[in-house]
Amino acid sequence: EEENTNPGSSASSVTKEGSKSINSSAPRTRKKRCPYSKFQIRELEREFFFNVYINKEKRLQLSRMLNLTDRQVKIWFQNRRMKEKKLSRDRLQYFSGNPLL
Amino acid sequence: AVMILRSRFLDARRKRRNFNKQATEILNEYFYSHLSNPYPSEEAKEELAKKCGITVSQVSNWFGNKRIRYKKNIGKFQEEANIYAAKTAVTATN
DNA sequence: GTCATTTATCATGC
DNA sequence: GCATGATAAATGAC
Repeated sequence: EEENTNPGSSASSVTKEGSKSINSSAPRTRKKRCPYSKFQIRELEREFFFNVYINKEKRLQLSRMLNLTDRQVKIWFQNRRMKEKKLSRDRLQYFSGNPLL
Repeated sequence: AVMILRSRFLDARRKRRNFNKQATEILNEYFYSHLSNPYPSEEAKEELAKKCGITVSQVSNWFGNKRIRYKKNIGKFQEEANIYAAKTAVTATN
């Protein structure tokens, strides 16, 4: 229940993912997966409840509040929509053909 | 009654249960016989799911885990690979 | 945007 | 104690 130890800030100055190095053909190591805190998840879920699609304005606001990048918030909503779709599929499969209903 | 089913659904989703030996056999057979390209199509996934008695998502999970764990330590799976290679060789000769 | 993935992490089985 | 299935971040194809 604490803050993110963001590995992105520890490396050389990478303020935003938009900034590219001079080296154009850099392999650009994959960002290590870092699980979000309970607080971050709660706030993201709260916003997701209101609208499944988040606009740019709220996205920037959320990213500042949660100490995440724009891109992270955007991707979180994408993954969350996929999760919702899968939950719907599983629910449908589970309850279909159930004699107790 | 609906609430009971709902909670049962949630629990079933969280609990993990190992697949039976036959299902694992089928999955491994496909994996090691397509080792150069272990990416089953959607149709192949559905067929595997049917034969194994699991869902398509579970098939996808299995192949995802298998691919990376195999790649990460090929040596550990060498014996297993030989077993299924021999098995498919036998079935091919029959 | 969706969606199949990769990768690490989580949770459980044994 | 690891093996194994499922889930959570992150990427890339399209």
